[in-house]
Amino acid sequence: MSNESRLKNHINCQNCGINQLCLPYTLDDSSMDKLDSIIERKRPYQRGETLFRANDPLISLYAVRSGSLKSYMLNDAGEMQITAFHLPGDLIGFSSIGQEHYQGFAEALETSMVCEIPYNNLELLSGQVPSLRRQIMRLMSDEINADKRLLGLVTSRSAEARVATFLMELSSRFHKRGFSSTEYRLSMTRSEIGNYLGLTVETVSRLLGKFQKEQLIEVNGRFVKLLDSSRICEIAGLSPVPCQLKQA
Amino acid sequence: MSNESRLKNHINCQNCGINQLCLPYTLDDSSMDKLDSIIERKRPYQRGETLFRANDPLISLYAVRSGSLKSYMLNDAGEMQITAFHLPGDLIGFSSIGQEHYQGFAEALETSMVCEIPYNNLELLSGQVPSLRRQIMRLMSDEINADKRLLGLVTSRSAEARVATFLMELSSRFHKRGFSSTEYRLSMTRSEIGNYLGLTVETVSRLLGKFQKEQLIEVNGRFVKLLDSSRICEIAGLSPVPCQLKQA
DNA sequence: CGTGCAATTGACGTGGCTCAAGTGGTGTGG
DNA sequence: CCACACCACTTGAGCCACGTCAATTGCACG
Repeated sequence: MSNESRLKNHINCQNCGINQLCLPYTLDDSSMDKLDSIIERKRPYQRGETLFRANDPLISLYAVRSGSLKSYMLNDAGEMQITAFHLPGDLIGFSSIGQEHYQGFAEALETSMVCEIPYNNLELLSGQVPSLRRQIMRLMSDEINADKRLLGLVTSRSAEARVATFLMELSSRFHKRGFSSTEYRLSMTRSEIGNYLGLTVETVSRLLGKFQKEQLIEVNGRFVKLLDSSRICEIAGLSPVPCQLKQA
Repeated sequence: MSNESRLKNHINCQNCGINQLCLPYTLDDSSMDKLDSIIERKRPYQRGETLFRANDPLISLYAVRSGSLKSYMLNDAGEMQITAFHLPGDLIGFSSIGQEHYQGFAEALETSMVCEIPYNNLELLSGQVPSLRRQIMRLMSDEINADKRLLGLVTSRSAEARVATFLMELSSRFHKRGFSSTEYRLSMTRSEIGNYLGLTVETVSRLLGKFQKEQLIEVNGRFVKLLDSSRICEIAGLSPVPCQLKQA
């Protein structure tokens, strides 16, 4: 079955370009086949479509294959709080495992492909494949870590530092995925960036404008080009280029 | 060995009052004994002592037995960012599993007893005991969840709402542990509360004063008594008493 | 009884929010 | 193919919640 599918050039973990960022990392061929066999890959999701909604029963975790998505929660007042932007290789749904129901929403920011991983099957498989179990723990740990760093960012840094950090974080994440670290397209709106960083649209817009005026970046709508990463790192409060962003 | 220790009234998971909040939850007797056998329980930590520091190699996770601790990280500018206050039953160190080095610091806020759980042993044991594996995942998931909720709090709620939420969160956590939910002692300073919530000491102090003047609470140094929980929930932006704080 | 940190309180300044108006790009229907 | 509607985004003006700075008090510990 796995040979068959590989011969047919089917999508699978073995031939997935970002498998070393994802669940299959460190798995041997036979374990990867087992994992493959429980994963479902469906039609793409279009911008605005949700993978799941808060309080839906937890069925699957999702791994991003292409495109990008946002995770968010609604507070008691019904306001959205974006908690993450997901790029290829990212896993979605860890925050819901403890409760058996999804704790928030996941929504495509653009046309995106995801791998659906039925949680019960993954749970069983992780009991048989120690390296899979360890990788799940690593990924969850990294997410905890990233959340805590983000927390530090929004509680104590200026708007300017937050936006600069955001730009560098994206840069670093694109780089890890084999894309340019200096030129990329934002799949999220200014308003979504602001929501994520605890700022208003206006502030985000003004700061991007300011960075452009200072020749640190070039912005054209959703397209961003970093001209002076070193300076941006400084503003972000990070050690200068190559500024080590410690995160998942 | 386990019978022996239980007969001798040694400290162990079986007789631990908060084991249902902790790792042993759902473990059968024999599994709990296995867990017990890898756990080390040492002398108490005094206020200001650290369990571990950032970049130390990851040796153990810690479970709080009594007392309380804070977790924090230092950003590149060397400023402290408190990411959690830990009460009995809480596990400490999940954010470091992915990196094999501790990602931050854990420090006692008062004289505290902790159970030290060597990570390599726990990892192995979790491969043999499915219910332990699941409980670890649940606890990690709950931590992710709590972090994301905290993020929502600091990015979008007023100082007043943050302090009110903090008071209710503590109330709920004390209640779960069998303590009074309306009267408790803060083991952290105003400054630590402010750091955690993204506020200054002065703001925290003023708001506690304001709540007192409005007869919502009674504050006396570190002692707090909630007089009108319902109103505090409202200010926190939560549905009124018993206000369901969704968190770990 | 003195030293030092925690907490309170007041006066003042400001970074980022609010409100408002205007621009630009994109998809849609006539 | 154009006109219109709808957003996303930008830009400006004004304001206010919270931070900053400073002085004082309270309290724990040696």
